[in-house]
Amino acid sequence: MLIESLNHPAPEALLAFLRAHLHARVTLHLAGEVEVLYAGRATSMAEAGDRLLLVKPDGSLQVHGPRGVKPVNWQPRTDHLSAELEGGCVVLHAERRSPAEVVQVRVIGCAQVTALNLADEALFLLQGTEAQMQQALARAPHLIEAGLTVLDRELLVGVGGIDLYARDAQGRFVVVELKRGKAGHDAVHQLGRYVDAVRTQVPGTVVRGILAAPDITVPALKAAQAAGLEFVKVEALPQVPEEARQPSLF
Amino acid sequence: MLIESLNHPAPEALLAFLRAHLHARVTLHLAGEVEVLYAGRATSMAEAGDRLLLVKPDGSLQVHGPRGVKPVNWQPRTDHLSAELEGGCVVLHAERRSPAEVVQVRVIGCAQVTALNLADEALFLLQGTEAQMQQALARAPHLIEAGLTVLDRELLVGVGGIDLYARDAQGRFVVVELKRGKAGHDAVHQLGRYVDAVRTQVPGTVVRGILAAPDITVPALKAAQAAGLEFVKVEALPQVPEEARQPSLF
DNA sequence: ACCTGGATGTCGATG
DNA sequence: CATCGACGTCCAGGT
Repeated sequence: MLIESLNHPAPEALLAFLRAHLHARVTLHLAGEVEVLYAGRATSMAEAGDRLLLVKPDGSLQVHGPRGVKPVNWQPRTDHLSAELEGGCVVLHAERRSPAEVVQVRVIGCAQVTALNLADEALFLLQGTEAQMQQALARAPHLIEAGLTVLDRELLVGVGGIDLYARDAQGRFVVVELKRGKAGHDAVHQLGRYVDAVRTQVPGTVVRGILAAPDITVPALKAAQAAGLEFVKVEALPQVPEEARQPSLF
Repeated sequence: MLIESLNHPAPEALLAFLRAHLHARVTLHLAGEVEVLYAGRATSMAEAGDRLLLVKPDGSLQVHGPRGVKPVNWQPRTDHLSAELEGGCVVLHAERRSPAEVVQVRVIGCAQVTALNLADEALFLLQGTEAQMQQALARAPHLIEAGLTVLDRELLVGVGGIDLYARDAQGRFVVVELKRGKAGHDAVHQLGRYVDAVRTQVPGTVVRGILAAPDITVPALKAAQAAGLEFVKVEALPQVPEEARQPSLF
């Protein structure tokens, strides 16, 4: 997994290292003093400072400072990636089109550079996504309301899709908007938009709107009530039945 | 800047290394085979695989795979961070409250671990933010429309704030919503919401709504026209005057 | 290529 | 602490 690593390489050695590994399906890690220029949707300039640079096989690049999960500068997946010597410093160019953007990393000094082989992605399971919530509620719509019958999922109406389209016990149409976390008033407006769209497409019918989420902000709840929309509390993570909780599994 | 680095340390050596540096205002970088569990707003499990682990002085942690800017697993800023030996493997625990979340990283094998001192953040300048756009347009509202007078910025109305509140040449009130990038129909609805709020608060007056952005999606433009709202194209990055473009600067 | 919406979004500001 | 909105959001998926 560890392919090669250099401590305090001279610019020429660093350039050779980068040239050797940049396009070799390899992940690069570089710690050093670095200056970053970015131009694209916006423009940024980061003065020289100690940073941590990461370059992945897909050409994505990120420059990390001492704080936070977010990089100081980044480039999501480049169409072109190259390293040159400019004025005695190694400079990395990372470009992409659409949107047209450039990130330029000037390496003033390199403390350590490492080439790694990160193997193909191992199995990754995520639970609690909105898609899973939608599937679970489509199978058990009574968790939203007794007597609910799901007609459709991801029903396209105008532009954008209705999470769940259903009919209630009285035969009225119901538009359900799901949120995996606390719903804000943006969710209320999204729901209102879908309800309006359905009312427009099917004139003369009663259409209910239900916002289903584990929680809702106070202003959002007020907005929902004002707009004649309903909020129903549902759990994001499906409850494990009591009999299935075998202590032996832990 | 480079404090210490180990290649292929045994679990005990790795544990000692982590214990020595974890709470020392130091940035840690670890490459190795790793298994990650996450539980919090959602739940995830990543089987053992070659990954790159980053731990920053603020307690933030991220585990990177071979693709993309986004980590496979992460934790934004922990309240508690610790390393233990469990079953012959070093295990990192990263917890935070609010939201209550845990990330657990089991290090099956470590190829390289490095402790770095990332100095305090250097100067960072970002241009082209919405805030800067707002400031520029507040000073030069004619870029939106001739005869416009800005009354207020970030005017609070109900929920959320109006980017620019103005009066046009005919004395009508104008609500301006800014977007630094291409505006979608969410921007249209946000503007519509603000316009409605103003009309409610000041009944009987004519209120115009202008969406000012460098671009707009086709559906958003249609939605704006249908809602009686206007779109005005403005540049996100302030245009540099011709006389200021000195080739010598490049 | 454009557009939409989700996300463990993250992050900072503000009441 | 809750809420809200920007972000170079990133990213996958659909048309």
